[in-house]
Amino acid sequence: MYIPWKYTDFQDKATNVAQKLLGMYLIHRTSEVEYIGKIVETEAYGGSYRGKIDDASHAWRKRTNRNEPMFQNGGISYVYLIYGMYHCFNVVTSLKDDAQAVLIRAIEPIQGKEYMLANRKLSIPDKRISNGPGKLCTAMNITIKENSIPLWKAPLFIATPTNKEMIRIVKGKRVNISYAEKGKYFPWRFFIQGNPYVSKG
DNA sequence: AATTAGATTGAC
DNA sequence: TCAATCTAATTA
Repeated sequence: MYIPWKYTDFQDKATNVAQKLLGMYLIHRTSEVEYIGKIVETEAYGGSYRGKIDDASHAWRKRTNRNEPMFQNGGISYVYLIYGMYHCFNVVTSLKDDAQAVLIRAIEPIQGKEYMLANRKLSIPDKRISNGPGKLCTAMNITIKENSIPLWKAPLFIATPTNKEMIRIVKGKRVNISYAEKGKYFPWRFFIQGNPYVSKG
């Protein structure tokens, strides 16, 4: 069982929401199945850290067609295609015109595992099914069609599991942003300590 | 109009 | 270590 997040739950700094999202459910209802993944790894983007602008954020320089969802009120999705082949799913946070978002980097499959396995073209169920931002999108069938839609109601939403257990949060530097001279040092990656589905990073 | 590079992944 | 694959963003 789970309780969907409210509209206002998303309207906070990305660094806060990124940590609140750990242990929460990401749910995608399709005509075939209801996918549920427990969020185990996140990264915050946008805003600033110790007076330094996050130059790793897509919204750093300017507002463009692609990053437009990041400038909207928190609570919608921001999905984009990376390297021409993979999708990345973000939760937009904060308020309108303050571009902040949380990249979901890994989930632990809770429901719809057989479908996830098929989507990933794997035969053996192990952590490789969803231990990366592109992998979880493939597993849960999240594509550009799910870009810029509300995340507090079906078909794609965040929910608090009623049986949520205690977790220990580990913080570190974000992955694959070495081009960002300032941002690469920000400790804005968060994951659940000991969870096997966390990406290699 | 042409070029560049990317919030990744999987194969070698 | 490196190719796949393609589009948004940048440069001319």
